[in-house]
Amino acid sequence: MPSQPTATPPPQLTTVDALAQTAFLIQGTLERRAAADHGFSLVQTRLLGVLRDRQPTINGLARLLGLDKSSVSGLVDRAQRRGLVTRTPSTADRRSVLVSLTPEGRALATEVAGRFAADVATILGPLTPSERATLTGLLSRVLVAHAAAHGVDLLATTDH
Amino acid sequence: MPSQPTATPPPQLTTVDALAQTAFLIQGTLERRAAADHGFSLVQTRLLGVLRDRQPTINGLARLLGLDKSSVSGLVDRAQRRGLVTRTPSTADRRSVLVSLTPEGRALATEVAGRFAADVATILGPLTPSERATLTGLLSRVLVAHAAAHGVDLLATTDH
DNA sequence: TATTGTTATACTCTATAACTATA
DNA sequence: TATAGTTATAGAGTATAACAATA
Repeated sequence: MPSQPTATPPPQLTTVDALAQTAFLIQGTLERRAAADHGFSLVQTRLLGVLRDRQPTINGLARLLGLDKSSVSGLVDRAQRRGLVTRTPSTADRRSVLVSLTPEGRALATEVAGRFAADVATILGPLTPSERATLTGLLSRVLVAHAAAHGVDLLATTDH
Repeated sequence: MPSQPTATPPPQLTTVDALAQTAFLIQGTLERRAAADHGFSLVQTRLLGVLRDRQPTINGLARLLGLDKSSVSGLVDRAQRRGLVTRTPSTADRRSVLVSLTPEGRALATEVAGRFAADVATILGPLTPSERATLTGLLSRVLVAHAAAHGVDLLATTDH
């Protein structure tokens, strides 16, 4: 188990602990940002995020979010009730529905994204621009390699 | 909103996206590891994690986990029902109870921690040892600075 | 009076299983 | 037959408010 993200880190962090604590810090920051600004949960925020550049079906969303289709159905229900997303019947396959952002949903998603980016910038304040670039480069290589290794999962960008 | 962690990353990731996707990747890895091995949720896993070197009260746990005391009460209920933790009345303050791991809870926490560390090592495989050290150093500085800035929160290591 | 923990209540989130409409 | 989506159901997880016991 990684140590708690919130406890004062020891002088020497292991790589595992540093990554785990960073994960909790960043995800917690996104969660608090979305909740404080608009009362969004982390999952609702992820939903808005994936819909920014896609109009997937319920099944497509389930794959993108790693959830069961029934979970997504309820998730979309609640977002729809708040006026954030809409369901439109698919003309290609009359069993399917396409989920997309409403203008309000898009505006709020953009706002949360901007504020979150500012939060992250603050968190990274202690690093010089050069160090931030180094960090970004290292993480990018890890992410690219991981996506390639598990690429089977989610290349479904054009989903319907 | 950060891009999805699972989608194939673009050639050039922004710093915010790299951090957000890394956070989802690492936290998702821990969640899947704990669920696959023992059916633990992420929160239950965090609970076991903080109890590895503490015997806090319910209130102390609430501060450590960032939850309401009533949430922690239920959380401990469910862990206790599974034989992972115990409640013992505090002698110092008879309103309080001290939560601690059972031997079985400790064994499972240790096992999950070990497997998670192996998962992280695999994920970081693309980096050289030197690069991993650089990454750890940069993240540690960020975490230390953040803990110092918000240190008011949770230095409650000895909690009772 | 203030604090600790529990309980009642309500909501979100999640999965499984059963169902319908369509393919 | 198989797939897309919904619904019923059950459970974890969370917070707020009210409460009993203790400080």
